[in-house]
Amino acid sequence: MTDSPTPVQIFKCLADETRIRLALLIAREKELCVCELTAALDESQPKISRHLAQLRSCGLLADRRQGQWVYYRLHPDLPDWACALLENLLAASPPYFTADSQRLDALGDRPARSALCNRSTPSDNDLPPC
Amino acid sequence: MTDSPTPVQIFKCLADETRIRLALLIAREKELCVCELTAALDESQPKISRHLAQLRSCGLLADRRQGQWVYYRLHPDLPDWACALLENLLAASPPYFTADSQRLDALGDRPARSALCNRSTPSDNDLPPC
DNA sequence: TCCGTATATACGATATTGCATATATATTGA
DNA sequence: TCAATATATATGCAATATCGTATATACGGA
Repeated sequence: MTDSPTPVQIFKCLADETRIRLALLIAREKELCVCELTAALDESQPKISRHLAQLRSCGLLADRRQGQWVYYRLHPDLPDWACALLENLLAASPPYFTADSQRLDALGDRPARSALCNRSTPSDNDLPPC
Repeated sequence: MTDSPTPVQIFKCLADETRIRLALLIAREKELCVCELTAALDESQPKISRHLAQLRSCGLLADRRQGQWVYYRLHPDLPDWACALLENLLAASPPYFTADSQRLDALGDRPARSALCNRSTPSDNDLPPC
């Protein structure tokens, strides 16, 4: 998967509620590690990991390992229309997104990440979307 | 399916190239009948009909019968984010869309439709998207 | 090197999806 | 009422997707 993902690939990836929830949380937070996502969605770790792998292999997400943790972010080469799609969906704020966000915000002792994406509050977010 | 379609439903519908092709052509043309779509996509009639039924039952398309023909259009209650999605995808103009459009434009003697959507050329389109 | 935490993958079961072919229904005109 | 055209649905099969559980791998610290 070196090329930019096709519309069908993107839609297949998002045709599952778990993966939509992951993508929306990551779109809002810019970068999250697997354990944060597992807690926010309140699902089993293998299930989260499997869906993340799918989002990564279709080109929607990129990952990086920092020490013990693996952080996922939107893929930098995501096509414009796909970025816009996630933005619009975030704005529409489907029900599960609210619940997931609250669980995420309630987490204590989240692992620190590199300076680039470190920020005090989850909503303190002034970077461009992708 | 009386409620507005959920994101998962929309994405499942669009997670198939045939259905993307149908949705994009209809988004551009506002209204097309099954025989026009069958010719434009160059696929079997049952295949087109089945996918149209799926798009309709998820709330993405609406249909009306006019005489012998059944016309499909974007569902008037489609959520804003879904309309924007189709607009953006149209703008990105994936490869198959160009070919389908050309086959459609090359069709002779297309059935006339009601005044609302009748127009001289396919690109003569100044109505709001949804 | 051993342990604990974090993450990824393998496996088998079940469910869903897409297709081709055949057939049914609806409308129009003779 | 019959034939022709347009559209929809049924059936059986192959392919794919999802899940839970179990297990493997990677990293950091003692």
